Amino acid sequence: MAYRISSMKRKVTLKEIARELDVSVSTVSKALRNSKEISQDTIDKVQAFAKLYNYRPNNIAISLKNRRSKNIGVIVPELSHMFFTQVISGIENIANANAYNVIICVSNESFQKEVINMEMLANGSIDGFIIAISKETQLKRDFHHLREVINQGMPLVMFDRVSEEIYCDKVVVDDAQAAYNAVRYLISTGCSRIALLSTPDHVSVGKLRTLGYMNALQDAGIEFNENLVVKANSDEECEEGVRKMLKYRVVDGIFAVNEIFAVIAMREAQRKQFRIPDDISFIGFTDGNISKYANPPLTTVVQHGYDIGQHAAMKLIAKLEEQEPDDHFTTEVIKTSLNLRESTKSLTK
Amino acid sequence: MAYRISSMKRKVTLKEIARELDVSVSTVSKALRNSKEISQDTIDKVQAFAKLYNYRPNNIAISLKNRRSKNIGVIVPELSHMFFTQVISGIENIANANAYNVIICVSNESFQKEVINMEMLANGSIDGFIIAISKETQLKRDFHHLREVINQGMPLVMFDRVSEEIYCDKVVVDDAQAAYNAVRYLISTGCSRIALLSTPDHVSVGKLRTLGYMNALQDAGIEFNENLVVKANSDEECEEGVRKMLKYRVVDGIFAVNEIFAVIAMREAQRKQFRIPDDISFIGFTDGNISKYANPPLTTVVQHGYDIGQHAAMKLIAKLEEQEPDDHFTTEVIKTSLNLRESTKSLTK
DNA sequence: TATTAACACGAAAACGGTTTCGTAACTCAA
DNA sequence: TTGAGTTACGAAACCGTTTTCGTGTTAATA
Repeated sequence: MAYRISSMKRKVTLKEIARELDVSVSTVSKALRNSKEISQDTIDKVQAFAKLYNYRPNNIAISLKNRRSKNIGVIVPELSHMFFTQVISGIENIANANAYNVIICVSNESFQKEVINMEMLANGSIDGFIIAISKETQLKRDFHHLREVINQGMPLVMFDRVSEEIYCDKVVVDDAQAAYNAVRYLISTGCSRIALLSTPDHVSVGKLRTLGYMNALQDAGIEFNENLVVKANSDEECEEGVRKMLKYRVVDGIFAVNEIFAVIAMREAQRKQFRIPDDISFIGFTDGNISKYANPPLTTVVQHGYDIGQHAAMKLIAKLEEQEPDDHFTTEVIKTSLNLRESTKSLTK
Repeated sequence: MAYRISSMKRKVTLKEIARELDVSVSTVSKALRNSKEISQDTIDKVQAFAKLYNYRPNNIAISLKNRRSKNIGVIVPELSHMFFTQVISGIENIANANAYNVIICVSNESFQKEVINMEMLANGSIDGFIIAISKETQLKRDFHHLREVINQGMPLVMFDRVSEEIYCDKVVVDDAQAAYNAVRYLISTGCSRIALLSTPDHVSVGKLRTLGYMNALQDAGIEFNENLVVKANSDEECEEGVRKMLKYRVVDGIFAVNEIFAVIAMREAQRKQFRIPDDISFIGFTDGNISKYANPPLTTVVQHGYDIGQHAAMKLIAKLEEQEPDDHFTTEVIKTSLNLRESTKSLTK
């Protein structure tokens, strides 16, 4: 297809415009930026030519010159969780409004991939990081890669899964408080035998949500019963745990630390002919599609991922644009709320 | 915190290493790459120093020099669909294996954002595109941004939502065939009054899946009944349409062009006390979490997003690495399969 | 008419690398 | 002793920009 090849307008550079118009590269550059150093005649000529040939400055060259890329790197453990995609949307919103581009990388919950991704991005491709660390990283407690980029003077904002060991800006939800509120809500609708579906303790959010659960019980004068706690590593463990619990224990409310465990439990309850919410009420963490389209639709703790993303991006950009680096870091706590749907009863007057 | 600042090792460059070791920049560069032009002594000295100061070459500089970034740009309409995140995983898999980095951008189903994102990335940040165009772009049929990057000599691979107007490599699922198979399956399990839940016709995949539905009916000798078709733009329209249909028509099978419409329909059926799958069977397109965690779990058409991503990445990288650009483009059709779950009956012998 | 200021532009350095080419110093054989 | 061939390195160009500074030309002023 010689036609296509010959019709190809290869990307035009300043140098080519300069040669074609018989002026210097500097003149072209200035003319394009409407410098008052350049005569109106020349400006018009250059801009017309640039437009004709669809000139676009090369981002890479500009990044090199300015020593900043106007890119923000985002690293998330996975994309399949609605929460993370909401955070990404929030980040994009603020970033784009400030002329920043967002580069997303996925660690896949792997420490190794997290390190690789960070190293790849840290060498000039981005100006700062927004990251939620992987489960594996939380388990290993190895944060050298985070320390390294911070030491290089690159701003970093952590969200959701954070570490107190790292000194940087953070945006989190108050997991303990959110869980507390959810369980209190169950209690206020008349539940008293409330089960907890959780993950192993090394996942920071699992631990905190468990804490909130226990506090809520205590404040309501309900005794903690460890037979009503299921800790699961997988869907299957969760299903099995719930099955046994429903068989041997009386339960009238279930609080799950994520939406998947919640719908698994609902399914199990429905198999056993429990009515939802009349016999058992359910609340899950994370307001995603799974909850929204569950039957009945699941009441959830909404973490406002979009807001979290916005705040994280605002913090990062503030750090990026400040003149003299300051070493003052803050942790922002985003309030959660309950999205009441049909898996819970109404408040009893 | 003067301590932290003073402990900051700013990024070290070749020039600084050269100055420190009193050799030239070229020598340092060569030494780091084990050039045989350089004596072993010098190599050792330089590499030791580089390691000590944790030298990492600046990607931006290398990109500028090589005129290639080793980055692949991926543009998807949204991240909240499992299908797209699966595709992204597949792309990442192949890309990383070939030392390419993946930059993800989200068009949010907006033509405008799609154009902006493409222009942003096209100016040096990436070497090639993998894209599924937005609904709005499909509606407007305005593909100038795609044509532009192609004309600039940048390889582009389209997937899922493609356009015949654009001449490039493509990876698609055979939507019509997949729908055909799904509906034939419903028929083979004894369904004969099968409803279709679809989207407006301008969405290419909606049209094709509708076609497959009609062909399946025809081949089975079942007359097409337009009263059994619901075309919806939103969840609400879908719910309303299904409600009416179940009220006035006899239906024993429902095929939906996405998983959300399918679970909405299931919920509606359950409200009306239909048993699933005994009274009505359901199949949805897209094998995501919503289907997996529905109750009952939904039988779906699985599009093998991971495979699609892998193939798209392979095609793109092949184009990127070939010596002389060839203008031969292919369209690859990835086979779908059915993930049989509890929303459908078993095959009748 | 001589001096100065404004104007319009180009040369060159810089960002951080890679690579080509030139060359000083040394080794070795004739 | 001379010529050729190695060895080990540096200078410079280059990728595509931006920006500082210098300068020739013209216009305005004394």
